[in-house]
Amino acid sequence: MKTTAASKSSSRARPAAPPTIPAAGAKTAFPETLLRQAEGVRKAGLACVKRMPSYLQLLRVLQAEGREHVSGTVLAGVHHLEPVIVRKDLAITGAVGTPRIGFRIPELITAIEQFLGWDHQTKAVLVGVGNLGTALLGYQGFHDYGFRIVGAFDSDPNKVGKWVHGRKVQTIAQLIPFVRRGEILLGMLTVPGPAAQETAEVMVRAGIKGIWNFTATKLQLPKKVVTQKEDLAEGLAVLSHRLQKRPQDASS
Amino acid sequence: MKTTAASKSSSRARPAAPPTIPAAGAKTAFPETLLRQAEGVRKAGLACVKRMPSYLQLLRVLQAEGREHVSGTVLAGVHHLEPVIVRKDLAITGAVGTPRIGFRIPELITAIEQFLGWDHQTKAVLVGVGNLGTALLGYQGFHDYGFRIVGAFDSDPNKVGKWVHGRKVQTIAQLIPFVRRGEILLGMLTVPGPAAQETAEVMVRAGIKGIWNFTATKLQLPKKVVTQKEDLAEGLAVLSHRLQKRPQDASS
DNA sequence: TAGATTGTTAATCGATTAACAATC
DNA sequence: TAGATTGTTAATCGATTAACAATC
Repeated sequence: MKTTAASKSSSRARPAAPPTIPAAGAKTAFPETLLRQAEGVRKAGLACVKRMPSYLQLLRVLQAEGREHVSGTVLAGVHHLEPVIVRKDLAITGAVGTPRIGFRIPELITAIEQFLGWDHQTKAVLVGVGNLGTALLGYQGFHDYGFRIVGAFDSDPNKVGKWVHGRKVQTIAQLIPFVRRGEILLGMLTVPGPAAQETAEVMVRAGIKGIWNFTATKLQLPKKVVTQKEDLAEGLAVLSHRLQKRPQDASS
Repeated sequence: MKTTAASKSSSRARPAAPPTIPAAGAKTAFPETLLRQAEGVRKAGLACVKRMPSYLQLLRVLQAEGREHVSGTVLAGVHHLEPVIVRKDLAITGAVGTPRIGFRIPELITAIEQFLGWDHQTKAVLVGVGNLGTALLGYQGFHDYGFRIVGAFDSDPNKVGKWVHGRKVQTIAQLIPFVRRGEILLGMLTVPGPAAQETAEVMVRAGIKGIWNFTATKLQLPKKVVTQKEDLAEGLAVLSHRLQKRPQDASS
């Protein structure tokens, strides 16, 4: 994606605050629009996307405390980040701040939520009601992200029919009609390793567009399906390796 | 860490296979040793460390199948990585391969285990026996990494004394003597957010050197304590964001 | 030998950091 | 106004990719 030349065309123009018409004194012929986002030039890196939820979490706490504004500097301090990182991250969401004052918290929350697609409820199914699946079904934190597990499935007849954290466990055969009827896009895969590939294929056939893969298996799926692997071993490896050589930086 | 000049001093010398004496025809005066690792020049990046467990997992499967050698190319293919990435990663562990043949699997496993500090059992305590804590106590996969949760702790009197996946839940007061007696270095933090900081401080006072932090709280601890944060929101953010724009690359 | 593979250097790409003008 | 903060460009740093000699 070669956007270098294009991105520099509007060199030092600063758009006005979001609800007003952009500054007329912009130095280029670049088609200005109301939303900074509409320029669509900045690209969100993976690291940036991963930081967004932590901003969101803190912003909600501040909002609950009745604060109206927050500066990027404050956000940075709490998270032990460089202020310029926060400024760049927030710029990507399209949020616009005010010098000396910072960002209005409600607008900033909305901007991040829209950026992540967390502005509307996301329904998901969970397949594999073992230890981990059960824990995820009981995890309250998903609520904050507009994420809701609406169905639980397992191949074990002993588990089918049982209620786990408010969901009745269904058979894998019931997965396809359930997903289609509910227009569910996301699936969490928490089956034992050997069953992972096969189960993921069923999920895709049902119409699942994104799989959150909690197994150690590398899935082979059509490219159009987005998969995200969650692997505890990665974190443990980093921890072990850092513990082994020298405990110096602390990035909890 | 400026090692650029130094690292290039031994330009194109290739050490011989590990059990033999290094090639006498090395082109520089660099002090050759039996172990490539002893040069200590290459630096392990975070991305590299995170990939190690997946190599290890696959190597164990291959070993169980009775295979003796594996090429970096094969490892790369399975994990959808570029072969050169695998070669560089393996080089960092000090493993030495043979052209046309690849790496001997037992030696490679040992090299990676030593690199990660997974060659000996690591004992850990878990504090916070909620949904997630319970799931982690029941997770069988840690065994493969030489990782063993030897104690479970909770502040809730209703939980104390109960047995969860083979461990009797103890009070927080019992944590300090338990950790000191067992010389335990690692702790898993799975308490509710508001209790995280306080609990972590108790763990540090007990002598814990590394904390695997499963809470959403950014911990403020002495620099000598290594912390590793495990945050589901990060993965969900990446998945949501990718799902929102365009489902193209699949990196399960 | 021929060709697959290792191990290394140089080039590219992406993310972070430094520096600074614009702004309120 | 003075000074903190925003938003941007340029420089640096780290990781990936390309290219290739050495090797079995």
